Amino acid sequence: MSVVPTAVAEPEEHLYGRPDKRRSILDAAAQMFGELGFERASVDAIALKAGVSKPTIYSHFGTKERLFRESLGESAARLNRDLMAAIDGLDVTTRTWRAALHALGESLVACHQSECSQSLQRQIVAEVKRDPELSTAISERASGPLLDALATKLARLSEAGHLRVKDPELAAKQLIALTNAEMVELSAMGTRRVAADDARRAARAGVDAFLAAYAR
Amino acid sequence: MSVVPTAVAEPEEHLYGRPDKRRSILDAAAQMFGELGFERASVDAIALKAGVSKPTIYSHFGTKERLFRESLGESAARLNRDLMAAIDGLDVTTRTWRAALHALGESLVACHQSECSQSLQRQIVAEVKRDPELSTAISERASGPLLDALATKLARLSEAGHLRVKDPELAAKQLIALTNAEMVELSAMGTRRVAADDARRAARAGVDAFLAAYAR
Amino acid sequence: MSVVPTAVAEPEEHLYGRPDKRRSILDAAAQMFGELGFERASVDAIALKAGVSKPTIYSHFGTKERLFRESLGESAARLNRDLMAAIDGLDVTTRTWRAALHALGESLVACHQSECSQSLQRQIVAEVKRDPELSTAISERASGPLLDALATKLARLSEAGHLRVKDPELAAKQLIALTNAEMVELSAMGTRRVAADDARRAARAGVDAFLAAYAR
Amino acid sequence: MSVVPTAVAEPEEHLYGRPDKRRSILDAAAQMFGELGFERASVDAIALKAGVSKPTIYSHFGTKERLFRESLGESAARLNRDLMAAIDGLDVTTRTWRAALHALGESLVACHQSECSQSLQRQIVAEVKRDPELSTAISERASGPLLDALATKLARLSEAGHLRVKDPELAAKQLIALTNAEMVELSAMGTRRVAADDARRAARAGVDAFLAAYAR
DNA sequence: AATGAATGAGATTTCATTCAT
DNA sequence: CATGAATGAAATCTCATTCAT
Repeated sequence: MSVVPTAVAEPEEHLYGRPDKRRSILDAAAQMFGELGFERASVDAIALKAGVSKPTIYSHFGTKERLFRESLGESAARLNRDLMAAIDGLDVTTRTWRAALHALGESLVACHQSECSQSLQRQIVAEVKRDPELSTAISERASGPLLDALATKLARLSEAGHLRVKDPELAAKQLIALTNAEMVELSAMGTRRVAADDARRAARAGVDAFLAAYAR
Repeated sequence: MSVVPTAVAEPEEHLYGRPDKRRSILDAAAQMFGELGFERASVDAIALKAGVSKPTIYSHFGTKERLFRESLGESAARLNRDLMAAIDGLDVTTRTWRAALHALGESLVACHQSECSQSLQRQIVAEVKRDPELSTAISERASGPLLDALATKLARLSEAGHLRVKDPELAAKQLIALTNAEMVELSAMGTRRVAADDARRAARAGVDAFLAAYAR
Repeated sequence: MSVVPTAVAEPEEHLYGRPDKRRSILDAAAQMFGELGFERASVDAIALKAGVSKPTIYSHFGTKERLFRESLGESAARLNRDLMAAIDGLDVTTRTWRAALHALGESLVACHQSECSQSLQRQIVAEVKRDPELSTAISERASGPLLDALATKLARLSEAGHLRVKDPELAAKQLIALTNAEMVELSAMGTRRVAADDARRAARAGVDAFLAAYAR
Repeated sequence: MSVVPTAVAEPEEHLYGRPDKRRSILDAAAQMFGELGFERASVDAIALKAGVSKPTIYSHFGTKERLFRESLGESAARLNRDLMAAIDGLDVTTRTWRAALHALGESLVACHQSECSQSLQRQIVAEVKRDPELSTAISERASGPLLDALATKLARLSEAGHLRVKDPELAAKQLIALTNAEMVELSAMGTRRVAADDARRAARAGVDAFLAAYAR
């Protein structure tokens, strides 16, 4: 769950031509772009942090823009993995489905509050006007699958007679919106770290509202 | 209601030193910052669009950063004015309070989708990490008052026996979250213009969910 | 006749905003481009030699390419002035027209061997493939007028019964070609300075051949 | 006669270390240098076009500069071969020597207008100031032999009583100068392709002038 | 002999900011 | 008060060249 995973130890050590320079570049880029944004993160600084030379970056990625996109893509994939794991964990068959839904809400909020997600959001919102394709790329890779999976789960709960959901995708969006409803203020727009307890409470409040609206 | 009002003709003509230069600078800044973001909007370009020279900008605002903040402040004030007008319009005393709440939802969504609001959001999210004070400044001037006013209205509705709201501020946040739940996707993160009909439908769906959760 | 004229003393001294920076930039550019060619002459070096900062160059000329073109234009104008002066000096009315033609030949060769002309030629030949417009620009400003003027003179000499010239423009081209016939080798393609005596002799040999072909 | 002959199929196949890589490198270099000049032609691009890797180029030629020189040397040799063939074809013994001289003039002009010759000229003029040895190298390999051979032929014609030539080498230079007198303008400094007819006419005009000056 | 990967040095260009008028 | 002109600093990107394999 670390934002910038240290390069995993490779089994066989190459002394030269190490293709894991790509990894260290992407890690450095994720960190710098995440902290400073596309414009203020200089390729020089990324190279320095990655421990490679500038031309190495350019030979690998061709353009600062492309490096940015690949970096975002990785972050989105990582975020998506976390989110999907959370959703997959939702057991809709047991009688404790309410507790499970609360747990899911907490997980979703935790994911959204992760540094990875926050910086991803910052970067996308900041650059989406310059490159609108970013929006589609990300929603295809992260928000889309998340919503689909969540909608499916809610449909199951509905079929099981627990919820009364006519439009599962809408309900999914509302569930996410509700769990995050308090987080913008609590985190001061992603500026402040939110205490785990507060996050949990906010998540529960959101799920409660959702249940109030949809539980049979 | 135009986002960037053209400088109105001034009644008294000065030969020079017209204090409305400040206005045209702020207008130009709002437009450029809104389109390009803080980094990519160059002071040169703002000066050109404002029809003044660069040093004039610096003598008025001292720093690009300060100009940015003032520009954001203005946008926030303008947005707040619109939002408050919408909320003030909510009549909680009549029997048609449900329709009024639906209308309010629609207004809120419309405000949030306005170019002014969208670009404000973009700018803040993009720069808030560099200057966390932005967050407080904006929430004090725009989101805060909005939430207060909305919470007050909801409390009234609760007192009047229409809703069952224990925590009005939480409910206010949830109402806003619900009305916007579908907008992120519909507008492709603010990239696409959303048809007025779609926006209205999305707003109603949000208000409906809110009522399902809170209506007595 | 100096390639890089020192900035002429201006009558009124401005202490600041001296527009003669343009002059010193152009002078430095002419020298650097002349010595090193377009690619190897760096804007840094030109700025240093001109005693200005790099951005000053860019604010004056916008682009290295444009600076190059303006520099070439000036050199061409200067060369043209010299060449025209030489041709204007040809008196076709006197009985000593042969001597005058020899003198003209010498002047033309001297002009062509001037550092200004040599470096102009180098630069144009080197860059004309990248920017074919250079060719037309220069022939319109330098070679064209020269040929016209020379052709006119030869036509006069023909009318006066001294020469038998059917196509004056062709004859003009041939006269120039003949006077320069030996110079390519003598100057080792512009690498070596040619002794004034050798240049004069070569010029006379060319004019002699011209007279052998065209004198009545 | 193609300027850049495609590498001919090699008779003996080595698994690697094929010595015809040198050929393909030289061919690619000739083309790139000819089109872009020394500076703008990157070793990367040459390696790509040659279908080899950069280090291969360096192991063969050591330096971009040396590759350039070898490339020029080859072009000069090729040009010289063509020119000498043209001159060797001049039969000074027949009574049709005038026609033969006209034909020779046409051949010379054709050679000079060949892409090979034009790009050679461009490259030398562009780089001769940086490396003056280029001048001697080329005149030894191309212009020098050409002039010698041509001078010898003219001397023969003089001995045969057809011409009155005192200084055969001077006459040779003048003949070449005269045949090319119109080509600079016609070809717009090597920018434009000249129609074969125009080239022929220009060549004849030059030879005519030569004959007017030197024919007995 | 040949190569994929890496790099130090340097290219052009832009920007926020400040003088002197 | 407003400005044209100037600049230090830094941005992205390219290139000739060299290792280690």
